[in-house]
Amino acid sequence: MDFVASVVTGVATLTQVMEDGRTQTVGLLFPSDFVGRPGRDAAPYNVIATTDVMMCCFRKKPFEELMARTPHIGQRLLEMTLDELDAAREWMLLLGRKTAREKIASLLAIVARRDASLQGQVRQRQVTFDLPLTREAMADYLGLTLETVSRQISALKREGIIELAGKRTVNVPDLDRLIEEAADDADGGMPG
Amino acid sequence: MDFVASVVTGVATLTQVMEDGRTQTVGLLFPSDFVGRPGRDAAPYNVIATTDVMMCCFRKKPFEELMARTPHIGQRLLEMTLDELDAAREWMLLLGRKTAREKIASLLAIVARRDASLQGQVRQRQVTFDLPLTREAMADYLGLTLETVSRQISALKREGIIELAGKRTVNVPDLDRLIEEAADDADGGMPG
DNA sequence: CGTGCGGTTGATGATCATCAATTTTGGTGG
DNA sequence: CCACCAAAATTGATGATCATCAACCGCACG
Repeated sequence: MDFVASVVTGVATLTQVMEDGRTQTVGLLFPSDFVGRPGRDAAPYNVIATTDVMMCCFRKKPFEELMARTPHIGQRLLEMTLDELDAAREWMLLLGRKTAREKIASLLAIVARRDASLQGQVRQRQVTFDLPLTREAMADYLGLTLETVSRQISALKREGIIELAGKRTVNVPDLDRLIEEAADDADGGMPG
Repeated sequence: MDFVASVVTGVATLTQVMEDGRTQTVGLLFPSDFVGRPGRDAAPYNVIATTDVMMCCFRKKPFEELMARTPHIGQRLLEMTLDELDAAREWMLLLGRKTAREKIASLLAIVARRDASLQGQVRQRQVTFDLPLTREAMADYLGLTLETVSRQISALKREGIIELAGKRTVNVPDLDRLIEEAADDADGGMPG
């Protein structure tokens, strides 16, 4: 990796793989998210596009020089890294302590929110969005198997908490109800 | 939190608690680790000393002014935050994909290493150290129950992978064997 | 000499993983 | 446009791992 980048459109995942193949996704990359680590040569992660992705790339060397000349950029990068750290730690709580159902609900709520905020929408009761991940990719992010993901999604559908149009398009009739299922305190850990 | 700090001696944990009491530790704080987030007012975590702790504290306001005047400090802070992010992501792999036994072995290996590096020791086959955590604190860090922690430690002891002197003092006759049990690739994710 | 905290161990059960069989979907070429 | 194929997803049966509930031990401390 001799460049850094910013996601413009599409969604990618940041994943870690063990020798025996067990896979854990450690981050989702949405539009506006930053990829790469100035000052570090190697990233121990795989970046995998889960939809068509457009990224805005910078060679690392010139970018670092720019950073050195412009302290503001370094500050901004620290801000973003702190946000990523918060997100990672919230995910640790999910991975360590939430049930399968809570995990699914949390993921759906997060995607719903990121999707809504991309479209500049405010908080609404009813939301529709496209899942940018396969069941397997969701499983790798949630620390589950794809079968468990499928079953829990089916359960949420049966109970009317979500509705599916095709496999990927999700409609949430009552976002608050979904967030309850996620067992997050207050606002689900999202800023704002 | 109107101050930032650096741990001088002792060990503390950074934890997150759900409304119903489920607890997840999201970071261990060893000597030399930094606590607090310049530019942020509230930290959504509890800092809990698990041994006697001595910290070197700075009021946040003057510290931030110092940062603004000294770009080097900001760079250093970005470095440290990136390291924390790596640690958090490694822990996500542990929480999402490792078995109870692998989790315990991973934690022991990490504590062994941090302890060894504090004493300026190089990599040795045989290591002895003190566990700075109760079984419950370990459980909260590993996403397990304290009973499972106890059982897995007993199992590692039975198999001769670790030896206990009292409840807290651990001797590892063959560190490589412990690291194998941790199922980490290469060096277990630690720098160096 | 109790009392409480930390720890161990056992019995049982729930959740989720695994293995396996089908079905659905989206894409491609006839 | 339809048939066909592979990938994705669903669903079922079974089992392993880990959580839960509970009893008990040892030690430090008042």
